[in-house]
Formats: sequence, C-alpha cells, structure tokens
Amino acid sequence: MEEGLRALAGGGPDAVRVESLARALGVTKGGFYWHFDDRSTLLAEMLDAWERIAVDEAIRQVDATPGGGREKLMRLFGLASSSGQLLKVELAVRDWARRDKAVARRLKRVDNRRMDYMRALFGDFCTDDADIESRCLVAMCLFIGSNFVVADHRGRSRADVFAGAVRRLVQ
Amino acid sequence: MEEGLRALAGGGPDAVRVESLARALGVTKGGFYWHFDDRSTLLAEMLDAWERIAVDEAIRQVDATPGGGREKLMRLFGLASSSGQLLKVELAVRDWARRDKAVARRLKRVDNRRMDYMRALFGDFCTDDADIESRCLVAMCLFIGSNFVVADHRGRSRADVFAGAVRRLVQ
DNA sequence: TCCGATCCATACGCCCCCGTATGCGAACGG
DNA sequence: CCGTTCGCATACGGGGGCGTATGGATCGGA
Repeated sequence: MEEGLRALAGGGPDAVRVESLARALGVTKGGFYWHFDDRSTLLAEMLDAWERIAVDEAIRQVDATPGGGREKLMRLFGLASSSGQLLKVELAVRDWARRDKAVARRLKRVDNRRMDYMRALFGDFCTDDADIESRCLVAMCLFIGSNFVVADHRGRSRADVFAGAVRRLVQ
Repeated sequence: MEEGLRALAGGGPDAVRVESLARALGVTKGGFYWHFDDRSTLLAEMLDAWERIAVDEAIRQVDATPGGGREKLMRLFGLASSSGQLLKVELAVRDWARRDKAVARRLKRVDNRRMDYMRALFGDFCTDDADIESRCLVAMCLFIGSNFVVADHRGRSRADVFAGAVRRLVQ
C-alpha cells in the first residue's frame, strides 16, 4: 500500500504497476497476488487509506490547535503545504478523478467534507453565505492550483506571494 | 496531431498511443511512422501547437476587445472557461509537467507569459506590486484549480460561486 | 510510358504488463 | 515428527505497445 501510494504520487495511477511494485519491495508478483485480488483492488484500498489520512487526520490536527476561524484557517493552510508526499498523492488523485467516475465520487466526498469544515471556519468572521462560499472555493483553488502553476514571481518567492493571497482571503 | 490532442485531453499523455491513434484515424502504424519519427516527436509537436493556441491566440482575442484592465480580465476569465477541449488539454499538460522536466520548462514559459499579461491588466487598477502578484496567483489558481475541485456548493451553482470569487479578485 | 515521390499496409521482434496455476520452503500447532 | 497454513517464487499464456523493414498503390511529371 505504501509503495503503491509512492508510485501514485510519483507517476499517477498508470505508474502503479503490479510487477514494478513487487520489484521495489524485493518480491515477485506471486507475493502481490497473495495479498490483493488484483490491481484494481489495490487501487481501491489505496484510495480508502488516503481518504482517512487526508481528511479525518487533517481536521483532527487543526481542531487540536487553539484559536478562532482565522487562526485555524492559517493552520490549515500551513498543514496543507507541509506534507509533500500526501500533497502529491492528492494532486494525482485529482487528475485521476477527471477520468474515472468512481474516483470522482470519492473525491467529491472528500471535497464536501473539507468544504463543510472550511465554511464553519470562515463563518467565524464572515456573515454573507455567498461570500463564505466564494472564499471557500478560492481557498480550495489556491491549495490545489498553486501546485499546478509554475510561473515565476519577479524575484518574490512563491511562499511570499501565496501568503499574500491567503492574507487577502482571510481579511 | 488533432487526434493526439484529443487523446491527451481525455486520458493524459499515457493515453497518446501510436496504435490507438492510428486506429482512430482508420490507418495503421505504418502511416503514423511516415509522418512522425517516433511517439516522443508527436508529443513534442503537440505541445508546440498547444502553446501557440493557448497563449498567442488567447492574448490576441482578449486584446481585441475594448475596455480597461478590469474588463479585459473578465473577458479573459470568460474565454478561459469557454473552450472545453483546450481546457482539458491544459489540465493534462499541467499534471504531465509535474513528472516531466521538459514539459515543466515549456509550461513555465506559458505561465510566465500569461502572468506578464495579467500583471499589466491588474496594474490598471492596482498600485502595490506585491498585491498585483498575489492577485495574479489567485487568478491562475482559480482558473486551474476550479477544474480540480469537485465540491458541491449548497444549492449554488459553481458558475455563481466562481463569479463571486472573480468579483472579489478584481475589486 | 516510365520513374520517383508520397502515403500508407503488413509483418516481425521485442518488451512490459496482467492474471493464473502450481511449486516450495519455513513456521507452527498438535 | 508431521500435516497444514502462510508467504511467497516460478512459469506460462495472452494482450498491448514500440519501432523497423519491407512491400505495394497511387499519382504527377518528364
């Protein structure tokens, strides 16, 4: 499973090959097919594992920190940018979901749970529902999109520019 | 080339297969290898074609419309969301660039040219350089990220929420 | 009429990958 | 000491994909 998530993070679902995973673990296909029915079973279980870590665990960590909505949002953004491996899996899953309906359904669950959580946080200092919703979308897009944008920033660092955008967002 | 871009849009670079493209066009591999040296040559030429259309053509169209920075930005956002095929290619290229350095270099050129254009447009009604840069990043992330986010919006349509975010951005 | 360029089709060898069938040692309970 | 179960390894058939080599077919021009 771990090796599978590594491959997914590095090369997308097409890179999750039974034989290459087995090689990476120093075993052969026989070993793989002892633990999993087939390749699709592995992929499904990988998504299950990811969902648990990427949502439940993240919300738990943010909720454990003190402060109001603004502080928790900042903490959430900090946490989202920190774990590189998890982030790469997420990006791979999102691209995957564009082509696979089952993955898209699962990702929709994930997104809706995160959005619900963020709505509560923004609701701490915003009153208008439409405004909250737009801010949530911008937050999600910043979190995801900034990893797909490779532009330079005229001497500024990406982190600085990103921080400026977040400041605008929680104003 | 067109069939290749279709395949890229639909399934990423791994879906651009010599034999399946040939089948889709009603010919065999022999035909393909007459027009292209190999598969990687096709991929490179596809990226060339995409770059011309996605940047030069887009800027040309937006510049042709009257109005100031705000109006052109709105026009740019409208145009970006309109052409579905081109958008799908762009998303596929962005995910591709995460794994392929050559693609990443090319995408960086594209992003920088777009950012330069947007900086000029935002500069029409913003004075602070750091603010302009953050707004440009948010614009790019909204444009890209909204296609990777599959959350629902409590009865609101994605288009409405997106429009709200854009209004905040060009305020 | 013939020749060369153009635009393919056919056929081949090779590699990677999936899933299955079967063998096999090591550990373990009785 | 022995049978069973676990955790693989080995071997196989089948499919798909890449690139190459070579064999036409058509068609315009000399």
